[in-house]
Amino acid sequence: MKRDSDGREQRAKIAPTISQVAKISGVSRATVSRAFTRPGMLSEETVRRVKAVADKLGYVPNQVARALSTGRHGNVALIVSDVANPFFPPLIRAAQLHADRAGLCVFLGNSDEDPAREELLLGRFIGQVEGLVLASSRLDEAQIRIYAARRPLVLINRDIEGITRVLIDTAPGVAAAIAHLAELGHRHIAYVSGPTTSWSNQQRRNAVRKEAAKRGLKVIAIPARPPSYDTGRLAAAPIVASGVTAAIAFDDLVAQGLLAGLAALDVDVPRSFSVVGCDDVLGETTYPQLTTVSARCADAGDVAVGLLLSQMSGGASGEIRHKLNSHLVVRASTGPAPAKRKSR
Amino acid sequence: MKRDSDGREQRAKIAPTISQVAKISGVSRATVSRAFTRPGMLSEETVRRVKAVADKLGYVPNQVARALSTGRHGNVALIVSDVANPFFPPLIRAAQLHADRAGLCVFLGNSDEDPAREELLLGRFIGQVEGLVLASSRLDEAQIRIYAARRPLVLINRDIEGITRVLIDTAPGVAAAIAHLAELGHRHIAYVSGPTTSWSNQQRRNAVRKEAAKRGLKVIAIPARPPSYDTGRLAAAPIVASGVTAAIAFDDLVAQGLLAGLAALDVDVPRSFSVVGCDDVLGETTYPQLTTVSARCADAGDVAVGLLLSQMSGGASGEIRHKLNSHLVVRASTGPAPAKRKSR
DNA sequence: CTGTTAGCGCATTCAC
DNA sequence: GTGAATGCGCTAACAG
Repeated sequence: MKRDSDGREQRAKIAPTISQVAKISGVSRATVSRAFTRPGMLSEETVRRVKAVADKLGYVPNQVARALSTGRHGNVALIVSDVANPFFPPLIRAAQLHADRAGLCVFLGNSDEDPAREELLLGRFIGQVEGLVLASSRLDEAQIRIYAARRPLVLINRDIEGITRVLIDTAPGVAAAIAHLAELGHRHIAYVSGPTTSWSNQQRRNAVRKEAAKRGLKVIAIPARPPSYDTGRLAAAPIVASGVTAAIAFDDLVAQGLLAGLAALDVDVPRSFSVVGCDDVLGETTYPQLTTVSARCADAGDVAVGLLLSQMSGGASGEIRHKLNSHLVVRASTGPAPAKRKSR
Repeated sequence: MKRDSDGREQRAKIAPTISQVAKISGVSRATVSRAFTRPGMLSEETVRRVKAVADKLGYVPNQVARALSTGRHGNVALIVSDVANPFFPPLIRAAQLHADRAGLCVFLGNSDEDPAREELLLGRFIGQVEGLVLASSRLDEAQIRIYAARRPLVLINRDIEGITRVLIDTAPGVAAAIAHLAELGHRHIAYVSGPTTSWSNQQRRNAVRKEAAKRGLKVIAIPARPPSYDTGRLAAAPIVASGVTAAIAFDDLVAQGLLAGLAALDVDVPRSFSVVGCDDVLGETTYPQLTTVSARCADAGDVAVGLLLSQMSGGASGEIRHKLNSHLVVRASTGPAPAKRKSR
């Protein structure tokens, strides 16, 4: 086919091809190709000459053509449920870094917690990546399996049998948080819950229930959906109305909102109410500084890409379920239960 | 060339090609191609039959091959200086959204404020995108021009003549902030400065100087580099030591750190010291809530992609310098100058 | 070391 | 409406 107005190069001057370089430098196209891909195979002299011509012409190998020929292009995709949630940026950063070191480019997708959008993105990516990682996917298990059958795929915080996944196991940290609250004398606490379809939420909720039961604490659930500063803030009223003396939130953002909501209600933290977050992504930037469950989200991104790489290179065919540990970080938002009820 | 172990499809079963679909459905490859790209050109019957076969085989057009043939693939790149800086996530999100609506996939690059890394990323992206946007680029002007010559490119918060750019003009907001502080009786203030090579920093710094001069305020500069919560926190000591009564920070993150540093020094904000941030990306999540210059960072991402699109489609060849406005948002971190010096 | 020969998978002129 | 032929730009066998 002949295309006059070449779409390949948006600029006025169209990109020179390997053939032109070959002709001018008086060698074959194969030689030009080699000069760029395996210079070691050629005499230094030829390499130098070819590269000189290439430079002069402004030639640079067409990566699309190369990809078609080799079947490899080194692109992967990362889809997250909400770029703006502070949980993700560190994860994205770590994933990028690892991918970079491996020479890969990464497509980023933001599903905004919407399964339909997530699938749209997936559809667009799947055909042009060598692998992908889905962080906090909200997609059907069936859908995920379909894509996983086409390309190496690793999940973060989603537990689907047969698919490689890295799970941030917040159960230990959450259990420690409950223990911490119990020791401080709290007997009634609230769990401020996140997205129903979130694996993390289910896991945290269960961990709260289990440990609370073990220690004889009563726990109620108050939703904050979608998880955000605002929904956390709004949860403050029903929480104080419920009479609990402490709350553990789905994530740090919700906890931070809760802190603000409590302040607005003139509830003093930690003197008359204790708050625990989850993820440890806000660091010490809240006021008061947040006691939280550290979740190592950056590691998750790093590990996920590592797993993806090994899967892409054919290795590690067996099912992998990588768990990341968590622990409690005690800061200033938790304190002894206020002396009213049966708080000791 | 013959490749046995096909790299194109990492899974066991290699992807079916247009030829197989053609053979099985008893039509030519051209027809199969048309069934996917311009079904209107074919009889409904044929389209149906071809698609049925394709489905059964799990055929899906190879996007790389298609890209090589058409010269278009719909990929763009976005490079930011620090994903983890709260300024960027909203910008990224907005850029993504706009790109999505246009059917484009976006590569994300994170330079971590390092020009070398930025160039590495650029080199990897440039050959496989139709356009790119550089947010807060730290690259040489010369380098940027080279890449801009190869592909449509738009800059965010970087002012290079001849290259399309969107600039968040914080000068008005900063001026308003200075006016605000002046009205509150402050006479000596500090500017907590960011990256030397940052256009935003230069712009803010100049705006501070100019407006301060106009109102007869004295201003000193204290660095916080790289701009972060921690460097902001560390700036607290030199700032109080300097005797100023208010500070305006390069960005919200630095301001938040400063807030924490001041609290640690037992300096009460806003009673004995006032703090102003910039960008308004922390919203009301700081304590005390931050008075800041709202910078509409999400709009920047949206507009940048819009400009890129029009540039990619050949239009808008003229130089565009899009300015985004800013304004002061007064919250709780600013108050009357403490009554000691000549604060009235 | 280097040239020749064949495709990679698809989209697109033409004819029919 | 549909098929046959051609080429996108590059890489990889195979000779020499």
